[in-house]
Amino acid sequence: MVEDGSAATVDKDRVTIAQVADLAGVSPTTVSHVLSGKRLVGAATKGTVQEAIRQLGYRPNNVARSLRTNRSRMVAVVVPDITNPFYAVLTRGLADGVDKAGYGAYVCNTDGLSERENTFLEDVLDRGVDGVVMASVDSADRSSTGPSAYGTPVVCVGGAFNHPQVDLVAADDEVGSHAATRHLIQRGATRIAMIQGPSESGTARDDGYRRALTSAGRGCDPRLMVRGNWTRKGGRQAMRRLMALPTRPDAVFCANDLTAIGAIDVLHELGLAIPDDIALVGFDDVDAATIVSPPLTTVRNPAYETGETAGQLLLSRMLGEYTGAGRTVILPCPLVVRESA
Amino acid sequence: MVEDGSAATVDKDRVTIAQVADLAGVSPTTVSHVLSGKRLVGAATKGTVQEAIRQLGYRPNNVARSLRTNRSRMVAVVVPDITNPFYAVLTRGLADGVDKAGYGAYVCNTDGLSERENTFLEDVLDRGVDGVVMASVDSADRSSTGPSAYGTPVVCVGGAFNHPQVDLVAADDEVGSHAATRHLIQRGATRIAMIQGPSESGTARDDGYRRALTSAGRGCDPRLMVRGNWTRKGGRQAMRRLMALPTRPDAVFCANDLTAIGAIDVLHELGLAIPDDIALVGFDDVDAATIVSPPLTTVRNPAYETGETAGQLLLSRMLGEYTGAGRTVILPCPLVVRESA
DNA sequence: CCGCAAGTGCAAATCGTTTGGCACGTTTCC
DNA sequence: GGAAACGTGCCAAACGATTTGCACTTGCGG
Repeated sequence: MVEDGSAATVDKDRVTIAQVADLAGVSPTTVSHVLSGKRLVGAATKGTVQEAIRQLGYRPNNVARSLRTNRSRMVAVVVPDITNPFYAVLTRGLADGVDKAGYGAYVCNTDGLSERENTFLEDVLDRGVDGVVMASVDSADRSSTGPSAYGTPVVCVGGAFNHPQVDLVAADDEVGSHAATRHLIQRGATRIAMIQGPSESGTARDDGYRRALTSAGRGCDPRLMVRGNWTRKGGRQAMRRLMALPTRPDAVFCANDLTAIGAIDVLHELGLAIPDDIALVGFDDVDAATIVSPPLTTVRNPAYETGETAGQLLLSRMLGEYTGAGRTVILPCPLVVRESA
Repeated sequence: MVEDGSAATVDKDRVTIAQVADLAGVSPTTVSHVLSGKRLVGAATKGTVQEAIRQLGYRPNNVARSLRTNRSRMVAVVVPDITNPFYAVLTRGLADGVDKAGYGAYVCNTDGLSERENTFLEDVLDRGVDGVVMASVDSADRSSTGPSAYGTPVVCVGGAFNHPQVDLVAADDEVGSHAATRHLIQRGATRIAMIQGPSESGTARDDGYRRALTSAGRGCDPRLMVRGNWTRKGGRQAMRRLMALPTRPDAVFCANDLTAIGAIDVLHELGLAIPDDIALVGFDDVDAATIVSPPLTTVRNPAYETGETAGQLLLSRMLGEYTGAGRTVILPCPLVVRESA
């Protein structure tokens, strides 16, 4: 199996369908048909053609194919930053989800800049991708810039995309936060604080926290709600403010894990025990949640599944199985209990 | 600026160069020339054409362009798993590196399976990418399967790729390990152990450790070298073996950070102080290195720069600026001193 | 006044596929 | 025996750009 294939392959020129046709003594049409199976081909001819293909090591040129068929079997995923584990995992889920159907993934990092976002969107449409998943939406009403222009399906992750035809997949932050807070309540915490995200975003997590408190018959003390900014440092600052209160909380729900890790930092500084003095719950279940000590109880943000179902929604549209109004799928966020609460 | 562009764009059909030519009253050739600037075009005609382009919202079809020019302005990066922070960062570096030149990145996850590796390699070549970076090589001699077949440039990351024309970029593990070990020596450690990787790989890190020891006039005790498997759990097991020794080491160099984190786990269990009882150095400088306590002294593995220079090597070949034998660039791995040593 | 070069535009070939329509031969069925 | 149906193959027209070669003006020097 070493003889012909590699040696015969010249470095520069790919073999075309015409050459195969010549060698097999048939027309390119016929070769195409044995390849695609779209039309009957006699057993004998089919054999000859396949032999010719094997012998020449023919591989169809996908660019030409895309031009003709107007489908590239590529999807684009535009994310703020592939370096962020959440988006990396999401991308992996998407890639796995569409891989079975023979689709590949093209990634774009926007750094959250809506300008780059638009640039990339245009770029990938020009490149002829069959679908795009936008995980980098700044909620700007994009209905004007034509999201699914050219009829390319778009599914949006997390944010809202104001367009009748785009699907949306998001995590159920509200329910997850509710579960986290309720868990703290059931553990016997009496003063449960929350370190929120910045004011523009993440209100669903706030809502879950509030609902858990009120449905347990407790009010929610505004002094126990302070803002972070999703970062570890922000978590530290917020936690310090909380600990400076006349009466300290005995549990803190943090809007994400990084924030919680910041909170852990100051608890360690202060020599307080987790969860005995203060219990802690995070959100996202990043890798670091198991590395920190004590291991962080948190809410799992289903990044992989998000990417995977985004892929499925996309596929159903790309294959023409579904052509309707935008669908919305909400994924559950299970609480994962470790040692911090 | 809301009037024409979006409203005129029908959802299904893109506008072609021919339509622009019609509207401007010129030939497609001329439109192409004003776009590419490859030939002089009279100022007046140029104006008319540009106006027509603007008015129709024309965007060139990249697939057609690729077919004709045989360049797609896409590179592929094939990695074991984009979920692994190292490869995520590497990918980001690559994407940033080629972005300036208008190239985009297509990613493939092989899970380290050389079968998938080959499948993807063929797939991306069929897709007509202009270059590929392989970060997932199992050292198998691939010269037979034609790495840079079809004349597509390939650059390889980390592993070795036995082909005269492929470039290689790798981190200087040996020097990094040497620096790490020397740092432990200078701190006054007398019995310095190492938790290695599994036997098949990573010998450069072992070498650096050994060289530091011998060049400091010390022998290296084989009992102080135990094997892990790159994981946290493996690190724990290896560390336990080390601590069961009749005379314990007073410092441990771990072949990667995860291993070091495992080592930290058992030190905490044993109630030993880091670095006072035992000093610890890792390798890679993953995010978790700053999260663990105490913050881990480690050797930075320059993932981003690796991807970026891989991109540059690729670019120089894709643009035809370089066409020669395979180049090799080795990137330094600086020691980053934190608190664990 | 001829010739040559530079400036400007277009027609047509090309890239490598897919696919609708036609043609021909063979059955099958009234 | 003729019509309808099918099986099998090829021709040629797309797909949407780029690029080669040619044609026609001008301007200018000799």
